Amino acid sequence: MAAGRVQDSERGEAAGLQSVTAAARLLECLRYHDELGVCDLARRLGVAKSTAHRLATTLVGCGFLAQDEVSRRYSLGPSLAELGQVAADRMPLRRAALPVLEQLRQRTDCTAHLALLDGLDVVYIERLVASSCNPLFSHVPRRFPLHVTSSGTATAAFSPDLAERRLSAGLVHFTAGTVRDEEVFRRRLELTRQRGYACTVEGAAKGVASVAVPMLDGGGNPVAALSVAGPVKRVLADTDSLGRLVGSAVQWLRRTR
Amino acid sequence: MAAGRVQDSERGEAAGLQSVTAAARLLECLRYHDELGVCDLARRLGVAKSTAHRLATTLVGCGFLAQDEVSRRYSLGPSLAELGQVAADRMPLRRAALPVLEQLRQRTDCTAHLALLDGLDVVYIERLVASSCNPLFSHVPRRFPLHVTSSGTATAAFSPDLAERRLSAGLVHFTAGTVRDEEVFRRRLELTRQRGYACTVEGAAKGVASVAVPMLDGGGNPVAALSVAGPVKRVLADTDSLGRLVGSAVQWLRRTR
DNA sequence: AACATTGTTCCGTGGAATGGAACACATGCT
DNA sequence: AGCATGTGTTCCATTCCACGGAACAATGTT
Repeated sequence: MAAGRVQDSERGEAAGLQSVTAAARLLECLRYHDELGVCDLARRLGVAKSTAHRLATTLVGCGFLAQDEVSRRYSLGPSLAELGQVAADRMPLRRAALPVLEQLRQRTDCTAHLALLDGLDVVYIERLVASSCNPLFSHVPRRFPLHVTSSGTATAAFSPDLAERRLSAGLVHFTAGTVRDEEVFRRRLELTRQRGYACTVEGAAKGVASVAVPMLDGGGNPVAALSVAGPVKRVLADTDSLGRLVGSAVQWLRRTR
Repeated sequence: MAAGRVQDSERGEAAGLQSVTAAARLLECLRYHDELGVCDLARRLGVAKSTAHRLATTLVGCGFLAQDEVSRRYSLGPSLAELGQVAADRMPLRRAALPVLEQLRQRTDCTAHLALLDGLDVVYIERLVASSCNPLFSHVPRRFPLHVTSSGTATAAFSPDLAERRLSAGLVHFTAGTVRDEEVFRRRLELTRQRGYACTVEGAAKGVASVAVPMLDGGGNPVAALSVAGPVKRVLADTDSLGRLVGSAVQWLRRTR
C-alpha cells in the first residue's frame, strides 16, 4: 500500500484491506438470497472462481458462512447471526424504541417495526412479531428500496432531496406491490405528507399492509421510521387510527432520546 | 500460497485468507465489550497497532464496525446488525421455534429464549422479551459458558462428555452468580437430570432467574435449549410448573422438526 | 460423445498486507 | 515544566500472501 492510496470506491469509503472488503461484499451478496454457489458469487464480485472459493471457505471457517454438504452452496452462518444480534442489541435507537414497539405490538396486534434509513434504502432493524401472526416474517428481507415499503415512503416524503435521489436512481421492481410509476410515487409522497403517515399494501410481503411514520432528527431530516404491519384487511380497516398510534409512538421516542 | 498450506489452527479449521480471518477475530473481540480501542484490539489479536488499525478502519468502511468520533474507539456496526438479523431470520431451528417461544412468553409472562450449543458455550439466538419486563435484556451478552446459565446447565446435564469438557476447561468466573465449584456444578447437573430441567439464579443477569430444558437430537445429543427467564421471585415461585411448560415446548419442537 | 456448467485444487508471481517507526495528542506524575 | 506512558494515525521498505489461470472431477443436457 504505497503512497497514493485509493480513496474512492462506489460509496466513497477507503478501500482499506482489499480481501476484507471483498469478504464483506460477499456476505452482502446474500442479503436477498438464502444461498449462492461459488460461480455465482465470483460473477457478482467480479473475481476469479478460485478467489471467490477461498473467500467463501475462509468465511465458513470463521462461522460467518455455512456450506450445505449436498448442494455445496453457501449461506449466512451462525457466527454472523450471533454477532449481528449483539450489534443490534447495542444500537441505542433500537434500545430506546423497544418499549414503545412492544406497546404498539400489543395495542394493534400487528407486527411492529423499527426501520433505519441507509442510503436509498430502509433497513428493518427490529421486528416484534404480532402474537396472532401466522404468516411469519421469516422469509421477508430486512432491506428495501425506499419506494417499496411504508417506512421508506414515510422517510422519503419528508425529505425532498432523498425522494429525488430515489427517483433518479429508478423505482426498481421488488415485489408485485412495488410502485413503479413516478407520478404514482409522487402522489403517495404527497398523501403521506398530508396525513403524516404512509400506508402501503403488499410492499414487503404478500397479504400484508403496513402504516409507517418517520422519525426526524433535530434538523428535520428523517433517520428512521416506526411502523406496524398486518393482514391487509386488518390494516386497511383502521389506517387512520394506526397512523395516530404510530405517530404518538414516534413522538414519544423523539422525546426520550 | 505455495504448497504445504497450513491446515491447523486453534479450532482445527483451515486458516484460509489470513486477513479475513483476522477481521473475523477482531469482530469477535467485541462480543463482551461495547467498544474497544486500536491498541487493545492489537493486543488481543497479537498484531501490530497499524495492522489492527487497518483492519478496524476497513471494517468501518464496510459498516461492520463503527467508530466513535470523540473517543475514537470501535464498536460493532450497522451492516453487521443487518446481516446478522438476516442470518438469524433464516436459521431453520429458530424459525421452527418461534411459535412455541411466543406461546411460552404469553403463558409464563417471562422472557423466552432459544439457545444453541456451540463448543463449550451456549449462544442465545432468539429472545422474546416478556411484556411486563422492565429491566430489559439489552445489556445481556448472547454467549455464555455452559455452567453460567440454565440453558448451558441443561445441555451439559444430558451430555457427560460435554460436562467433562466444560469442567476440564475450568468454571470461569462470569457473573456474581456463576457456579465456580466443581462439586456444586456436578450436583446441579444431577439435579437437572432428575427433574428434567435446569434452574439458575442470577446466572446471566442480576435479579433474573431462569428455567431451561435441553433439546436433544436423534442421537440423544443436546443441540439447543429452550428457557424462560424472569424476576427471581416469579421464577422461583413456580419452577416445577415452568419446567413442565418448557419441557412440553421442547417436545413440541422436536416433533415438528 | 461432446459440450456446458459447477465446485475444488494447484502453482507461479507480484502486489497487497505486514510490522516497525515516526508522529500527534492526551493524561498523569514529579 | 519536563518526562513518562499511553493512545490513535500515518508512512514506508519488505516479503509472503492472495490472486488469476489452468487443470481436474463431477453432473447435466443435447
